[in-house]
Amino acid sequence: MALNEGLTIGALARRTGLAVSAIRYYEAQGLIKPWRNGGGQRRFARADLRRLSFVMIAQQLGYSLPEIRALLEGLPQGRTPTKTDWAKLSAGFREALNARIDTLTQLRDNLDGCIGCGCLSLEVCALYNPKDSAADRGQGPRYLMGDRPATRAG
Amino acid sequence: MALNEGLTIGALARRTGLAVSAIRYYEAQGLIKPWRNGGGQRRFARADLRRLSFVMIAQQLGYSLPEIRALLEGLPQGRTPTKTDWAKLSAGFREALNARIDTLTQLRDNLDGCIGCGCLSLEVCALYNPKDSAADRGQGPRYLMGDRPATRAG
DNA sequence: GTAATTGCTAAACTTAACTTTAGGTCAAGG
DNA sequence: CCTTGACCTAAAGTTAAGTTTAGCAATTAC
Repeated sequence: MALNEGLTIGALARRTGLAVSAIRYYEAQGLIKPWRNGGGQRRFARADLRRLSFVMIAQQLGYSLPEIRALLEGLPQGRTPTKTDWAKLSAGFREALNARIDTLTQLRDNLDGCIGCGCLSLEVCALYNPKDSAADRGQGPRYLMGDRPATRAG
Repeated sequence: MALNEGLTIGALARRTGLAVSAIRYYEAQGLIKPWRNGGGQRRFARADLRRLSFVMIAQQLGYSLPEIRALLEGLPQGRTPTKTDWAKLSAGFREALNARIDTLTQLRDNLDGCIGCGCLSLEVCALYNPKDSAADRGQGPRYLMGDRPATRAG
């Protein structure tokens, strides 16, 4: 086993915990760009471990694969990403993380508050809608939940 | 418009921000149980606003509709849920929220740490895998991410 | 050198969560 | 009364994110 020829898809799968088919799919979606060896098999850079880790985490945060692809395009194609490259990526990413954490924390606190206050409502409670433009238009739990659309497929 | 005959599906849709078709779908999945008026149209209890709010929030947390259905089955069918009913539901729910918040917070802190320490790795960094059973089996970012499986559809 | 493992492609299949369509029915306002 | 907008059902379509299958090639282990 030569030391400098990159990882096989199986090795990458074992290291990341992803299925081989998922890795091929990610390549098809443009998230990673392996090269091929003499026999036509994929070979992956060690940096791809990092890329895939990033993909998995970003997915947990609710990013779609095209979105993640766009994020990753901030990284250099040819050379191995430097510390600065990843730091840049992670910075914006930390923002998203923080936002998500804030939303969930607020949600939890509001949940506590409303159970405490006895109004029970996840919907029309004054604690949830302090500015109360109520009765105006559908305000549902959206107030609590950030602004992802309710409808998804389409 | 009679005052005591429940909400129409359109009214419910406006109040929750959901699509009418989504509400029908939720009924088909057993998440809500409207009754029918003389002409065969659905009529919804005001408590269903709360149920649907709950559904939407739980979805944001990553629960599937069958899971949510199971959660909602903790609520009484016939009578309007009391404060205690909802409190019971919300309690377990708050646990999930807290767990999620903890995971994300840890992730953020680790992200900060590794950018700071210069190892850059979202994968094999000592900060991430303090117990380091490394090279053992695929440990990827899973260590960071709680334990949701990497593969989804089946 | 040969068997077992791993990898390859293309295409079809899967699942969740809905939406859209088609062809009607019901209800509310003027 | 009659029209217009809300509702109805059933069935088919959609999207994302993969997985599975089939048939074949390259690698690795013995």
